[in-house]
Amino acid sequence: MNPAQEQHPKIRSTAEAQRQRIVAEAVPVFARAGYHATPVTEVAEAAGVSPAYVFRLFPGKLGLFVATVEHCYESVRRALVEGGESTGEAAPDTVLDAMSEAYIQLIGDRDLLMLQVHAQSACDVPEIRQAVRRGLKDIVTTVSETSGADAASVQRFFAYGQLCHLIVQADLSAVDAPWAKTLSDGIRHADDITPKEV
Amino acid sequence: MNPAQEQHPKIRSTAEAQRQRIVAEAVPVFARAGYHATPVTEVAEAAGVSPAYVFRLFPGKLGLFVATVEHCYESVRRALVEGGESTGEAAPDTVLDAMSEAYIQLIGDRDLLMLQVHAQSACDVPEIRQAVRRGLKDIVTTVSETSGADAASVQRFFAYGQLCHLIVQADLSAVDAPWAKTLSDGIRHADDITPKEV
DNA sequence: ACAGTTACTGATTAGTCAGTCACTTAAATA
DNA sequence: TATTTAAGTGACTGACTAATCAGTAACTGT
Repeated sequence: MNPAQEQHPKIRSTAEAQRQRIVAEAVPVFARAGYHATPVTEVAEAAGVSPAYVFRLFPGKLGLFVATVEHCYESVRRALVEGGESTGEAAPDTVLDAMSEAYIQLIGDRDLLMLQVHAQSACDVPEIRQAVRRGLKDIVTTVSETSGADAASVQRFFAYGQLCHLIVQADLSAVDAPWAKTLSDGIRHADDITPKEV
Repeated sequence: MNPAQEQHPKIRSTAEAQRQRIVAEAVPVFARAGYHATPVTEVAEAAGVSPAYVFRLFPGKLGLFVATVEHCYESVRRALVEGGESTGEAAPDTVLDAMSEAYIQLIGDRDLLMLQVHAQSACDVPEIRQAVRRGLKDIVTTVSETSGADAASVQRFFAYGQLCHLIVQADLSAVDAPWAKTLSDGIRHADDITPKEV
């Protein structure tokens, strides 16, 4: 039921344009509480359309979530490429460092990090697991090729990336204690304006 | 109506004993799909009691989950201590390596790893976030003190620990591709009997 | 002008699940 | 034995939510 729709860009909003818009709006919504804890209604509301229409545009909540996750991975990938290319033709480890820095910058708007985390933890749903694998595959490949670093360095890159996820999830920036500093040292981003919690 | 009882069906246990038993039974149940996607009924069924009784023993589903998460962190902590102490009085990095090995062993029964993951991703619920922080605090402290390693090494330990989580979540052992090997190299556990998926 | 297509919604349904309550049964104690 | 206390459950409810459908409004080509 999806014949050719890309010709000249129409002024009126097409179904495809709405799909993309809704997916973009869905990122922060799903990023808050994840797949299972986020009703489609919330996404619809954020996008300013009726829930019924979301179900018409996507094959169920699952389809919507998968599309959102794919969008998220693609955004992350682009951010990494940009960060890496900003160094020009440098040594592999230098490029990798620049990519790390780019990833740390993403902590700024937590959404992309959190959505990945939620996608990962919903991996018991086969479609989501496959989306996660596809996204990981793209990012691992991109990082490897763009940086030219060896496997061990790439692995280290992802290990510390996952550590970022933990720090964001538990909001360790808000914890003022030695153990929290141990985990987030060097990763902590500049915007530590968050009030202190216990 | 619940045949899953022990030898003497007459004897009753105390509420406290049941609480502990139910928490232990809850670990693998919550480990499958996480907090939001797991109905209390499933836990009750696994423990061989009625859902109503679970609600009587715990302050709501949230209380049950928090108790389960705490139990999980304590198990992990003990496993790490055991692994670390098996080296006797060795150099910090040696102890840390032994702990890493102990953690990798935990991949064997995925449950403890997955429950941590689900707890982390449910951190938008304040009570869960605080439980995660308490658990992390204990483990970071234990690892630091038991190994005597410096902060950077401890941070690295947790970074690769989080990488383990990703590997287990997406079940990368079942993926036979270069990018998957890059991520799981050296972490892959011996039991790679899982059939290959795409 | 009109017919046909496409965007979009209100109303509804069927199912799930957290939590409660009145109740039964078993042990402890007097 | 009688009374009290604690373990444990069936049967409900009220709230929520994924998904559907019949329909209306807006745009398009002819």
